[in-house]
Amino acid sequence: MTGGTSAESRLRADARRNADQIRRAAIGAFHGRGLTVPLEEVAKAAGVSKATIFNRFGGRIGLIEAVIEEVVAVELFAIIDRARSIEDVGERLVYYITAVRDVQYRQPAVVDTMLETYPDSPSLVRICHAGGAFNEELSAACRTAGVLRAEFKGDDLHALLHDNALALKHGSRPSRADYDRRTGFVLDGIRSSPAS
Amino acid sequence: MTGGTSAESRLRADARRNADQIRRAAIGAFHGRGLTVPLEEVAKAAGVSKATIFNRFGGRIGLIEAVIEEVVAVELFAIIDRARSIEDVGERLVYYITAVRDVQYRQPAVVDTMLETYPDSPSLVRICHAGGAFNEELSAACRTAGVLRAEFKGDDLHALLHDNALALKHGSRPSRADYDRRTGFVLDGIRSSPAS
DNA sequence: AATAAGCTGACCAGTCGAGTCAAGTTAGCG
DNA sequence: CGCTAACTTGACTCGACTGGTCAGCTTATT
Repeated sequence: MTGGTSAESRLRADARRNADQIRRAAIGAFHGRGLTVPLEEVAKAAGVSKATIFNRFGGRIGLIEAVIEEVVAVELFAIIDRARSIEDVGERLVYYITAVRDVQYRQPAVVDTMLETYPDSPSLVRICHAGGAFNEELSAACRTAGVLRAEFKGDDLHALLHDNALALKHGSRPSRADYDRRTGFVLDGIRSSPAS
Repeated sequence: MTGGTSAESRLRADARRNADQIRRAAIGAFHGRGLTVPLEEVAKAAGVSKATIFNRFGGRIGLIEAVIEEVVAVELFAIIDRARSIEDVGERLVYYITAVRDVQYRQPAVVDTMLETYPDSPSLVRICHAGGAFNEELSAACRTAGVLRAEFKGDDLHALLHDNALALKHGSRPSRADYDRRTGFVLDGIRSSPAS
């Protein structure tokens, strides 16, 4: 195993170079335009033809698998870890919702991930599953601590983030200022006096 | 004008019958599946061929113009009128948001209307314009009365309803109970203690 | 220079629904 | 009744997309 004769190193030099360029281009394209960007465009950015992507990665799913870590997994798991480390439950909730909404705004790929656009990608499903689990965990903790209203169901947190993903995916993105202000409303509510 | 020799009555008997059936089918289909329902389906429900819809109404836009009143305009304007008649500004806001979210849930056609799916339809644009104007009016009144936080911008109310339309359009519709509960959260906020 | 790995342009495939038209059918009038 | 203009329609084109494939050419490697 010292020589590292993995599938990767069996490739001819030019093939490996192309694979690298494709990966890099995919990361850029996924970041900028989401996981649904036409493969043609990724190929163009990588300076190869679409067919080469199929040769190297077998298609979109394979390509996603190859780069999803850098594109969304790292950032998403960092948010979850960071949230877990926050003692105060209220603060934890605020941080989590704020951070997730922030990354949703900045990275279309995160939106596609959360919408489960490609259920055939194991990595993607794994990430969704992990996110969903944390949603449950967090809302349970919040309810127990009295930070959330009693009626708040576990699904509600997920629905909140999911609906925002849909709005970002299919709507026109608001200015950053508007978006952040609305994040505040989601957290604090729009009524100045939260009667009853 | 007594004879009523409108474009309608110049039609041959069978053509008028078909036009009626198409109108009725369109109302049903628009109600159930939104304004984007394939014309083929409307035709089938009306017992005619798609081409007949083009003969009678010139296409989707013409068909929408012909039935939009019954499908969404009446209900939407009724909500606005009803809201205007409510003295208490706070109640007015609650009623309006609740009623709009309710009709969005029940009628996909309202969602399509609010999303301006067909900007070439004058009637549709008119309805949107009226809705937008009332949104402005209402949120201004609420802010003045202190019912809404000072930072709440006129656009925010519109965005709130618009995003919900997107979620209903592209997502899976939640159970009625979940949906109504969340309507409550939108109004009251998710934090039990609305600290700053 | 032999050879197999690799690359690519051009192509097919499948989806979806709008819109059109030649040809057949029928209402309505004389 | 029978003629004609109005009407209907099945079958078609069109177009926009994107995923996926392959024969044939190019090039790394020994």
